[in-house]
Amino acid sequence: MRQSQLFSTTLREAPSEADAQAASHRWLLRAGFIRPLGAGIYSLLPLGFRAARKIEAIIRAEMNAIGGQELLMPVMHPADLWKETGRYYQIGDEMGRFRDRVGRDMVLAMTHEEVVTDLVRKEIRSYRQLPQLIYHLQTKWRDDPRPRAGLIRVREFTMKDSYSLDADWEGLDKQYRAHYQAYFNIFHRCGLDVIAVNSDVGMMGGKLAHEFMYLTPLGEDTLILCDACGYTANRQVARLRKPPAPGATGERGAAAPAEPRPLEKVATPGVNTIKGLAEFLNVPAAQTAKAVFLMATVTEGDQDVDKFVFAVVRGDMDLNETKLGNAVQAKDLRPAREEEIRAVGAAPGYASPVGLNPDKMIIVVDDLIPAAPNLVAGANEAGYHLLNTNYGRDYTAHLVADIVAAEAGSACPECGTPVRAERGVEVGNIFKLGTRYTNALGANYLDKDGQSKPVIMGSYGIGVGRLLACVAEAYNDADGLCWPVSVAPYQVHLMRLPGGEAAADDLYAALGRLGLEVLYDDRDERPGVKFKDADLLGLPLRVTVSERALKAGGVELKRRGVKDSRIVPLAEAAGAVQQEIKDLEAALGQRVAPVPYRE
RNA sequence: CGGGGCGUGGCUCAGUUUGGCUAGAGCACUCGGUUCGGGACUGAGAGGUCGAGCGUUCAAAUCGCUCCGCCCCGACCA
Repeated sequence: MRQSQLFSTTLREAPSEADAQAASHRWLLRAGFIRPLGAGIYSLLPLGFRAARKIEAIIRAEMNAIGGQELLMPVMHPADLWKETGRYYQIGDEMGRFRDRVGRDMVLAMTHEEVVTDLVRKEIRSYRQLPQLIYHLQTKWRDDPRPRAGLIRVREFTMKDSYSLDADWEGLDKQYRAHYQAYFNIFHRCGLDVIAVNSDVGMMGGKLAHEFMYLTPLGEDTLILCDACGYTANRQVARLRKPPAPGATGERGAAAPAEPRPLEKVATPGVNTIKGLAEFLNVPAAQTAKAVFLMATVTEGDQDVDKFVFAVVRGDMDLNETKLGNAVQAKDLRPAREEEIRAVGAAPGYASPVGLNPDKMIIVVDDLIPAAPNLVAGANEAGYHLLNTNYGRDYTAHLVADIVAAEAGSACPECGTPVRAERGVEVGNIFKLGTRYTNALGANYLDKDGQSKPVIMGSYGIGVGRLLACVAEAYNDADGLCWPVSVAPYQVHLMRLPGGEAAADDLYAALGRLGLEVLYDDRDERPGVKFKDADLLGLPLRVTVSERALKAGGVELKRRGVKDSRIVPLAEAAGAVQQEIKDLEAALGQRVAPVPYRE
């Protein structure tokens, strides 16, 4: 490709919209890979599109290698299908909805479980047709309330989503594990280091899920990592080994569990925080109970109702809303407003379930609470607390569940070692859906015994643009991008400088004959401009043909990001370039290796 | 959705507080000249409904109201 013909320009300054944002965003804009159209909506310019195509080719190769068959499903779906699975009602404004010309409800694809399952119920009759793996690369629309950081979080994006279809759970497990490894291969081939973490199933529903995370402070997810045993999880679902409460059975040095002591009401004027309470009464925060109030939208029968949720965790811990939401099977969860709290008889800052009417709410206590005797809790009266509240004696809950958040320093649920917390961007995920969709849509097959059974599904996604952005995030320096050869829009950046015109033209042709992908900077620009642009674009190998280089004995080869360059005789240049690219590819290939599966 | 910020040539911004000459600069772009290995210099140009609408005023980029868009923080988020 002759750069003089390239449809994009570099920017000397980053547009202000990229201020304070991700480095990947600034460089992709400046280097002319992407252009914004609206909030969270981007065009890929030729360079960006080529890089995305490279990623897609890697994805296709790895999907095909595990038996995937590519197809293509529509972006616009009749809403009826989404009504059948209920997600039409479960999902809020994030879903794009419109009507067609005759007034039929339509939706824009957020994902394709519904459509896949509809295909399955129409095509799959027999166990003999299973297992299957189908995938496509298709546009998704998710009307995210807050797009940010360039391509990292957008509203319209291309996603590879694959769907496994099996007759039994063993088959699902096999395909799930195949994806687990294939995903590592994909990311490694792109030069990106990721970790797999246990994750929440969220709106997908299902049984088990992993997310593939690129670790960066830019990430929006918090991950809990144990260096000792390798436990990894998204904070949303991270378990933790809970420390025993003071006075509880099993507390170190405690001869026997503390006996419940009588309730006692004490004045605690102006003390409405756990910290203040612990100081005021001179007890550890672990000896207190923290109350958190939320409004949950839950489905009762065929309608949604808002329920007041009274959550209780030990004072030294924080509530994990995802865990709580899952515990009460909430479609939606939001903090309760003060008037809603007062309406059930609780006093904000001084609340506990003691003495409240359990019919007005869902009381959920963390599973540590029943094992923690004599906690200080609110008296539901401003300025007063209760000493020695005991679960079971003074109040009970509708649910006892693990609802506290793991954080840095929490004990690992597997080995007890203090865990680390890191931020990460989710570049891929895999879900064991099970029969969530095939049941809802009646996608059944006949097994060997003639029994009708639902097909067992898995779904597996990778965001192409987000992956591109993460690679850009991982590979840039003060001068611009530094693409891994597998993702770079072109392998070679050939610079034609004064005195080297004829030789450069010849070399461009020769490299083309070798099948190399070359961006040929044939522009009539000053050398400084061309070098700056070359650094900005970040192609892995730069080849300079100039009077100076020719006088020095040939052409100059330089890897992006490496200071040193070397002169190669003109006659050997094409071969040397080819070898350099092979070397770069080989180095990247070293990254691809089996990764142990971790449930 | 809450809080904050911004909207002036393609890009970065000045001008808005205190209304008033013809709306400016740098970069980029076009043509010419000098340059030519790390974002040159110079001469001449082209390019703007000052986000939109309504209003106040003799007069609005500037003041008021309404709306729209974008960015940041939060809520949210396979």
